[in-house]
Amino acid sequence: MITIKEIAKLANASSSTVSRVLNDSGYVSEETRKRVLKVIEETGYIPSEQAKSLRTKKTSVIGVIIPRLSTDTTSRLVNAINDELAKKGYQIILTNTNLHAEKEVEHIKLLRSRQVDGLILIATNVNDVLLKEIRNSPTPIVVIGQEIPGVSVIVNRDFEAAKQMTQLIIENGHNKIGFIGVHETDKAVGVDRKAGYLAALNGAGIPVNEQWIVDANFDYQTGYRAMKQMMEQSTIKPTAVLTVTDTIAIGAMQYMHEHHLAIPDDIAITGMGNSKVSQYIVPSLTTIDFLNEQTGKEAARLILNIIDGKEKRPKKIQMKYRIIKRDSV
Amino acid sequence: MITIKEIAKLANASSSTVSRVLNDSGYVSEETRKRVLKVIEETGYIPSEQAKSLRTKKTSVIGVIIPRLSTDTTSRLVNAINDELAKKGYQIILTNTNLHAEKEVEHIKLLRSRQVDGLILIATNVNDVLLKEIRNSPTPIVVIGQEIPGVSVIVNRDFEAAKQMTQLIIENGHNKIGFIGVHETDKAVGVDRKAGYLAALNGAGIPVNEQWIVDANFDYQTGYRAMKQMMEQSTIKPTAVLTVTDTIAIGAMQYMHEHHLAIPDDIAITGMGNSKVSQYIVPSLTTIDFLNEQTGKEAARLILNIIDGKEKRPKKIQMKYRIIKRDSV
DNA sequence: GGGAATTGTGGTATCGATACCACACACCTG
DNA sequence: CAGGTGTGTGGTATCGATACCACAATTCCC
Repeated sequence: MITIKEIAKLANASSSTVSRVLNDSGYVSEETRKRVLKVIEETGYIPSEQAKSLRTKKTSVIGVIIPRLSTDTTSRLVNAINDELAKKGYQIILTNTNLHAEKEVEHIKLLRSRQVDGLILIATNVNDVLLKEIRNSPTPIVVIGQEIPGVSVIVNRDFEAAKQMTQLIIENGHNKIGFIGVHETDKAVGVDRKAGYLAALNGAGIPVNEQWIVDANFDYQTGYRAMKQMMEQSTIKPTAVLTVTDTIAIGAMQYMHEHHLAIPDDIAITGMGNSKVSQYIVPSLTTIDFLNEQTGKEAARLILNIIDGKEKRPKKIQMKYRIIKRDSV
Repeated sequence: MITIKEIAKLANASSSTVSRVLNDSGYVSEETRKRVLKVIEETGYIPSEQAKSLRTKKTSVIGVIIPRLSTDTTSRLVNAINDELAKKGYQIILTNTNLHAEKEVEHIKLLRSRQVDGLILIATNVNDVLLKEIRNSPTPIVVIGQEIPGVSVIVNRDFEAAKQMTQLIIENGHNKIGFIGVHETDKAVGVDRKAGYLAALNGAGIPVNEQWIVDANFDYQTGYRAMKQMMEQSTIKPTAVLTVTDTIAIGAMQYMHEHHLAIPDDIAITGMGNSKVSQYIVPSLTTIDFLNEQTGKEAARLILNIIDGKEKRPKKIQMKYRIIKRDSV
């Protein structure tokens, strides 16, 4: 690999001068600049970011830790983060915990060893080890999706969104409403959305039926199974089901189709997340748009502001959401 | 940020010794080792990969260039690549061209400046500038998806897959078969799959109807529009449609639903890619599984072999595929 | 018992860039 | 014309790790 010294030699200049040309800093005569640029062009020289950042203490890389890549939500978030950061000359280095929460800390360390300028963590849970790591990290961190006191976070209004969606279902004349959630280790999705559902029932004076409350796990398959479980175990059948993700909803819908339950006439269903496909399935899915693109953008901006010292104190940003009414209710 | 020297001082040893402890190399007495590890533990010291790789000329990072993140195919590929590389202690740095083919070269340079040990490019096209860059790159490159002579590639059997799928449709009694493809700048998907379709028609003695051949662009929306265009412009209507991706197929299916065309009775449809959702829509989609996970795994292995010098000559790997028969045909 | 091999440790150069200082020269300016 | 300012260039230390050598102490083996 060719280095700055060799360029200097070929261009009959010092490495200091070449560095000045590369960074447009300090004084360089037009003549010398041209000579150096010509050599760079001819040799195809690419400066080592490695060496540069060792000296400057800045890598222009942001580490992004995600629970899994294969969902619409994550890929949209990552896309938005990437786009926004790329504008400012940053790149992302991606690591994937594959939903193993215990790996989050390990990944934070891994990324810190790469001297990333900042970290964005799409969190699925909050535990003490993680909390300690985040709090002690000298590297700026922004967390998406879970609220953590004392840490910069970007969160959804999970409780309100779930509550409002449940109210919408109630307004449509339902009072036998099932719920498919996820495990409570996920505070935002597992606890808050469920709380929103319960609050809405409560507000409308509808009693809770435990037989209609089951858990899935962020994929089609467990959505299908959860629906099956709900229908098989309940003595009275629900006429509507609130699910906490579109993926779960689509899995559940397959069960309904298989059992010739008409949607929404026999049973209504809602998702959350506004995945792209939710609009194209039949019937199209009533869901909640959490504005992932904007969330990613905000996260990118926030981390850059923290890095630049413009944001000193932990900041909490609550994203807006939109209910998207379609044909499944 | 704490450095190896400070650890050395605190542990009453030299940085050489600390380095030996960190890398399990050379001789270190059990006593000293413990002392050093204790200090590392207490201080939360994380060695700088930066500095390390400057010296060792190895970053253990692979650059991955993708056209877009939001499709099932890419995210599965990236996931598989990531999993396989993580096993060997590698990380990936991801860049996204957002389907701007002209940015691919720029991204290659960007990643090379980060001294990545290797590159994996999920290619959507092949042009001269790109070709030149790849051929001249001192950094090992593996290309996925497009065949490039003289370069290590992992490709699908696009022609055969499309041909076989078309034959399957013909066997189901159709002879008015439409085709939704993509632009021919994408050799694999745009040219080869179309060629497979045409070859199958030809083999069965079915004449080609240009009105039934339209282009989309890898998303639901253009799939919908392509279907609409096909139906509106054709004098005789097709009874089956072959599409080149699941996403396009699902977009097209929405058009059919809206116009009360029963699938597969009024019109049959097939996708390609075996996206997760293809199994859960109604009717479930007949598609082709290109074994993305395995492709990603192969790509990861191949790049590592090239890096390790085990693979000297450009290698071409053709992936297998499986036709997945479901209810849409 | 003496030379070789093994074990343990530290010192120093180095990777490839930038930061900072020193210095030379030209040109103003009062 | 002395001194300040702006311009252009090079030398050297440095970032934080590893590689490699030197050397001392201990153990081994014929």
